[in-house]
Amino acid sequence: MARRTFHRAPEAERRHDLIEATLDCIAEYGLQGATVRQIAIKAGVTAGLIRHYFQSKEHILQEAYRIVIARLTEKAERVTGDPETRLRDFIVINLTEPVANSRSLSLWASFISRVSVDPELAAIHREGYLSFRNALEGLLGDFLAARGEDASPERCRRLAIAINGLLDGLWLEGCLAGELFGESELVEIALTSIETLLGLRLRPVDATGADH
Amino acid sequence: MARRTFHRAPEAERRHDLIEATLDCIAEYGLQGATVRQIAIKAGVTAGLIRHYFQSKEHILQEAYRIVIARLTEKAERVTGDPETRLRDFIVINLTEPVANSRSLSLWASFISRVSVDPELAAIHREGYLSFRNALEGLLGDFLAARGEDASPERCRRLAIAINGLLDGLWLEGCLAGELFGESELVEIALTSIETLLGLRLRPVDATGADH
DNA sequence: GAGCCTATTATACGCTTGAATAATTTCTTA
DNA sequence: TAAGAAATTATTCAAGCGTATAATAGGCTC
Repeated sequence: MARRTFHRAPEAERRHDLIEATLDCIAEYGLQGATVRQIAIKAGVTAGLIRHYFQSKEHILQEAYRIVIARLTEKAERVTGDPETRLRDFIVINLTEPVANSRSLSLWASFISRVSVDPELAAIHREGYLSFRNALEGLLGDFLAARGEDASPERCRRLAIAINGLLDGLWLEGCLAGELFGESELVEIALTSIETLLGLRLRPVDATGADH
Repeated sequence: MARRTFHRAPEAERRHDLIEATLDCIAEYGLQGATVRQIAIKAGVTAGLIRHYFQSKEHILQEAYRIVIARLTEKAERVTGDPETRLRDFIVINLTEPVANSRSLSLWASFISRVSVDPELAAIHREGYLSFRNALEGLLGDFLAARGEDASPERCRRLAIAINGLLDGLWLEGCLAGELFGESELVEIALTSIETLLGLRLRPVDATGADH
């Protein structure tokens, strides 16, 4: 009875592949469909290997959630340039691919639904949320200061909460029913709404592509 | 071997109890914890009875989702009074108990995570979402018209999308981390943000309680 | 190219799952 | 109060679950 052939992968690579397979399963079949066996099939290995790399199924899910949060936030937190550019890019990034798509939402919702059940997931979530909102608060403070407007912590906090909510909500709408909106309708709505909330206009986007 | 005694309940009541038990299970243990047996225990019956009332587990979940959406939207859609009161109440209702709490979020997220897996759930979701946004669009139109402002469909649509997003996002923040905010901080932020977006002030709330 | 380490496969175990069916008990109605 | 309908319980089943352990083979080192 011929055993299947295989190749030994470096630990980091194999762990990465297993987590990726986990995310694929969740996105495709939901958390219930992310069984050890299904994940193994997706990753092209046998089920036992998962236990060789992860202490339990809980652990691979926690690792997977960390990756999901990182992907949802890392791009937006790496914006560069002057305060206005950084703020605008932050907004746009959060409402366009690859952050905004139905797969992201499926993954996010799957884990969020377990936040109240698994304290470890709750901790991972809280950390990601606060870091995201702090990043936004920083961007707002810099932008307001650069424009010579009131940038008191009080005001920045309230604006960050509101704008964070707005972005979250629009992200949600776009992910859940993107086809109900025009090409970049949500981005435009977000930009003009945030301009209104800040009481300031952003420069029109540079359409020459010079900043890419 | 004495069988357990039982009482025959009217169909509507029994179905209601079973769905309620289902929601309890989901909120408490997540979708994975909502097994036929666990639901039966919660409802104080045996597992077989569930299949007597619901064709399959999928079906009871779909019914349960309908109830969840109804509870999230029915209160807000029943606001009465003049346009301004209706709009304000709509905002407040969506950001306070019982619409905004961690149980609601757990339930909502659990089902949302399956929307991309189960087409029937997707249909239920879309219907609820559109009806909610249309209700908001109507309220905005009435309010703007009453104030003699531009209430064109174009403008109402964009405002409804933005404000719907804002409400969704703040609801989410409040449900997920209510303790990070002051007593009615989110409601206040929502009200002032929406005032800013509309370019209009709402009357200060009647604190005499006369409208209760 | 022989030998060893361990990543990987293979197999097995005990439980839980959703579902199907059979056996009973409740309650209505005549 | 007897009978019948059907709501409910009890039991069973096959499939799938996470986990544990034993067997194997890939690939490095010497």
